[in-house]
Amino acid sequence: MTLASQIRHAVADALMHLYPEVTVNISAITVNQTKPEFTGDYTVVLFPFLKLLRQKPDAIGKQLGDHLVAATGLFSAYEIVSGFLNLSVKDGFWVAFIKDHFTDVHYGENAGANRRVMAEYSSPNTNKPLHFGHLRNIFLGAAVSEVLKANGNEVIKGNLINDRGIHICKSMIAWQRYADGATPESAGIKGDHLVGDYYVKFNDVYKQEVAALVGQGKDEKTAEKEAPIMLEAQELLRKWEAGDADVRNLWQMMNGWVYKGFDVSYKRLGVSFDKVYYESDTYLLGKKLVESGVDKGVLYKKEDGSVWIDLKEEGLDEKLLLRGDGTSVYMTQDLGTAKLKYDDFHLDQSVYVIADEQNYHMQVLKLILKKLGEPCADGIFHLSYGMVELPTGRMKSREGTVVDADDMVSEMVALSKEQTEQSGKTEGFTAEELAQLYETIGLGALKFYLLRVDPKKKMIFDPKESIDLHGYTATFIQYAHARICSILRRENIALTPDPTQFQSFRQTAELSLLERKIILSLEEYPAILADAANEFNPSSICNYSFQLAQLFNTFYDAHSISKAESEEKKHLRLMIIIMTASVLRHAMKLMGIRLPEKM
RNA sequence: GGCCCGGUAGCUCAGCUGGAUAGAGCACCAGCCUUCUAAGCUGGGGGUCAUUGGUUCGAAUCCAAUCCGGGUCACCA
Repeated sequence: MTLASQIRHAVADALMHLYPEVTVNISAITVNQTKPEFTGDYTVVLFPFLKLLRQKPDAIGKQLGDHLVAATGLFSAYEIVSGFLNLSVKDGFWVAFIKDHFTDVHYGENAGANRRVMAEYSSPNTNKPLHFGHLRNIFLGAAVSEVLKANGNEVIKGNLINDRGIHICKSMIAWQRYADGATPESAGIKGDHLVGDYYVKFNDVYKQEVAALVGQGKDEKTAEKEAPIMLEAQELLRKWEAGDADVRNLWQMMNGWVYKGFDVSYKRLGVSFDKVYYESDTYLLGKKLVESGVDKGVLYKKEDGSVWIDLKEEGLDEKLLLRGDGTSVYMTQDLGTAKLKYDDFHLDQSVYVIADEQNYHMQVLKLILKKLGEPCADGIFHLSYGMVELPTGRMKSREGTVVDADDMVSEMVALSKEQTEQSGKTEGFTAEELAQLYETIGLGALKFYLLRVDPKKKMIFDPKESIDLHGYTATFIQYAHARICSILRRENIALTPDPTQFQSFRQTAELSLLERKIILSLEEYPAILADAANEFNPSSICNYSFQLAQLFNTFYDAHSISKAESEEKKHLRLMIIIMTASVLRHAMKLMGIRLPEKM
């Protein structure tokens, strides 16, 4: 149990003891960190008790303070300031805490959730390379997966690849027409980029053909429908659905190129998946589910054979589930895939990392499954995140305004190289070590940039401004970590020493304010981690890590460690920085961010 | 129009289960490297927490209305 909640319980016990005639709900007890301008570590707000106890805040505070000091042994002193009871925790508590935990590499992890969860993320289309928006999705999915694991869940990382449909046929037809047999090898570019180039080519040609038809006197709508390249793409889709061997071969070849390209990107990003689903395998699955829904009377058929669900009672609309010709729509295949995932893994929860433009779709998906009585319905959770926009608005791949993911990574790595060289800190590294370091810094900055904001909020990225390596960044945290490692190297102490290392440590000197504050901050890490899992929000971990690194930097500036005023202080501070580095490493690992020992 | 989400410093964002004088980073200004990594530290200026009303001892936080921005409401995915 964290100290804050220990205090909350202690206050509840104290009130029960002091005022047996009244009952105070534990949720009415507010325990906060004491504001820096006052003396103390934690503060109990006294106002909620005034009416209940019919006493003045000072009187309650005095009784409560005296009782807490005497009964718990946790506190050395208290102070009452205008309705707030500020408690000072005994140095002994902090010292015992740091001695107990400073070598625990799993510190902060919470056991007990014990659920099996699938997190689906990335989920790309196969007609173009990954872009900046995918990066937010991927980093968020990967980070949430790790955070859930650290809280005792079994997590299956899933990826549902949208490998079929008109979009890939567009790339296919443009390739057939204009590529002259070009392959990634012959063209010397990544497969996903090559296929994406033909998707762009398709749209260019399409625009020209529409314009030509309009020039011949057709109206816009008709021209859009009759443009030859569009008709050819649709013909390809029909042939694909019919299983035409040539079309399937072309499709397989081009998707193969894309997967190879994606694999290179994923590898560089440091992300992976445990289970990959392909829509070409799953897109027909929902039909049976829908038909059984008709039998049950949950769904209904119109005269033309199309199947619908009526969600007007739920405040929503009527929704189509099968077309008149019996083919599936997007929702149909998602119903099937949801059931498939559940049947494959017996999931307690199924998390979908999908942008907030699909909020309505996901709400309806869950609702339909519930109405169909499918057990997978309850576990469905839409982790809805805001989209990444440019200052000019949304990214549009057709208009070529997307920020490419591979380019972005390369730019960030180049930037970290430039700034490292500028700072003149490249000595003592081999060429490979430097290349590794630039990846660590560049990718770290990128991941942190995308993870540090609340997922729910949309974010605007200006490609003209490069992502900063100063201030609230991964670089800042990496730098604090490297500084700690530098001290430990000098002192010949391992990053994670043997737990017996400072066993004989005895505290006699009073802790400094910064020593207390940094230990207090370390003590709160498990609560932060639990909260991040409950909220599916990694940004709180970024926030916490930055604050901890910042606190360390202040600490580092104010206190010498190697040349501390006494051997006792030196040992205490070593334990503090060992644990600080360890917690930072743990937290950033969950974010997929590595911390270098030297930079 | 219905439903959903957002609006906090010049910019990017914390804080939102109600608690002390609303916090960071960037940018700007002024200091700090013969001492463990200055990618750092210290200090400064900068706010009608969109607006109005309500609940409360207490509201950026909760409720209502309004304004502004975005998303969505396809036999597209």
